[in-house]
Amino acid sequence: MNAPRPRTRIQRRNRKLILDAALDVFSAQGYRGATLDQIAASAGLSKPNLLYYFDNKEEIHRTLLTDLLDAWLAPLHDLAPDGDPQAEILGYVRRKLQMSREYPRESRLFANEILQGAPRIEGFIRGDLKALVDEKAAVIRGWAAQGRIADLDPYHLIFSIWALTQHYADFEAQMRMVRGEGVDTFEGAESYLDTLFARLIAP
Amino acid sequence: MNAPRPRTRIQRRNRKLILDAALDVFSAQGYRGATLDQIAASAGLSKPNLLYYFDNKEEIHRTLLTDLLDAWLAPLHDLAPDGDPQAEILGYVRRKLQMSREYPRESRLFANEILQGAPRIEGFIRGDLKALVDEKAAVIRGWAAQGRIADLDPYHLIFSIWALTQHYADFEAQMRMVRGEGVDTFEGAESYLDTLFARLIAP
DNA sequence: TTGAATCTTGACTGATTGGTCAGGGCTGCT
DNA sequence: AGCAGCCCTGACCAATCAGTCAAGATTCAA
Repeated sequence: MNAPRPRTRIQRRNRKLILDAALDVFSAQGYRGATLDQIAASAGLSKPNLLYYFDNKEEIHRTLLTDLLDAWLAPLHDLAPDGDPQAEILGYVRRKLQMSREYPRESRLFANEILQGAPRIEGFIRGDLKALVDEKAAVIRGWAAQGRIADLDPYHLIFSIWALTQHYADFEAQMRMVRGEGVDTFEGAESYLDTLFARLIAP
Repeated sequence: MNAPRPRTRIQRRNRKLILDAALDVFSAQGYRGATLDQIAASAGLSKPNLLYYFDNKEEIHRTLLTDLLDAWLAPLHDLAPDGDPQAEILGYVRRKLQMSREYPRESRLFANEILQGAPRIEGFIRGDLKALVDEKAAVIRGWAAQGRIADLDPYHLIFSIWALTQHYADFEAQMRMVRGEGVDTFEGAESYLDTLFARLIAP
């Protein structure tokens, strides 16, 4: 649907360098806070060279977001209606927490976008994301109706999973400063969230 | 400790106008995304007039943050060591959720700051906030040791309260878009969080 | 080796931004 | 009314920013 994928290995290498540097800068400074000079310096390229590979600042940002959104749906997509409700929900929590641990910059990029009112991903949220959430909310409601899990509002349940798992990435700076420098902020997070959700959804 | 409070009623009125407009703009766009022209237009004043009341952009931002930080500590400060553990913790959750409902812009201003690595409030977090959290974590640990609540890591417990309550303010745009325009995003939140934390901390 | 395509850059531009300043207008006290 | 001090503004400046361009350097296939 977009421009054809890059052909030469120089293009592949440099586009990767640029996107990685841009992810650093955008996730830490927000869209308007980031500058092309920062991104170029961080990528080890000149600014005009940046603009040889991407038409403009927004295209870099859009590329990052688009790549991210696919990955964003995956964990919830994997929640299987015919699986064991407890295992499915706890599995979803673990996959989301895993994403926060492995891709904290992507999480912060997303958080920045939502904080600003989600101007660039409104279509995604109202479209694909809403459809998937509605679908899985119905699944969860079904489990509750069958008495296989506690009777909880499925939307609040899903939002609470997002809140808790993404918090470990998005507010990492705060957690690190409160806990002290030496502490791994993810230490104990998985077993804590396991306990929390196991107790919450137990019928 | 700062410049003496404004004297005339014109000063009081215009400083209030500016800070209110600035809170709108900073919380929605972040520090670098906000412009003095936007703030001035939103406040109904000229840009030079803005700078008659505040020395520069950063002073406006710092004033907002400083005012906010006092209010930020209050709910946790009210958690009483000699109260009933369940009532105290659920009360803290309710006070935090109430703050998200009443002051969503302040919550987003704070979230923006943390996302950027908390450069301007590092002192507050490492100082007053850390001290208060350490103090209350000890209280919670004591309750757990006495078997009055479940044996949970108190830091994860506190962070999960922050995550869940602030999520309703910070990610409101996403929730609104997923739920559909008509829905009040706070609908059902209090009883859901009541249930969640009651089940979590039950001994 | 050679030449065409690809890659890279210094020097630039126009727009936006935070901030200044000199002077004029307004307010409230006597 | 008159005036001192507070309030307000248009016009301006220097810095920063996204983006352009012409020309040189590099790569790679033949």
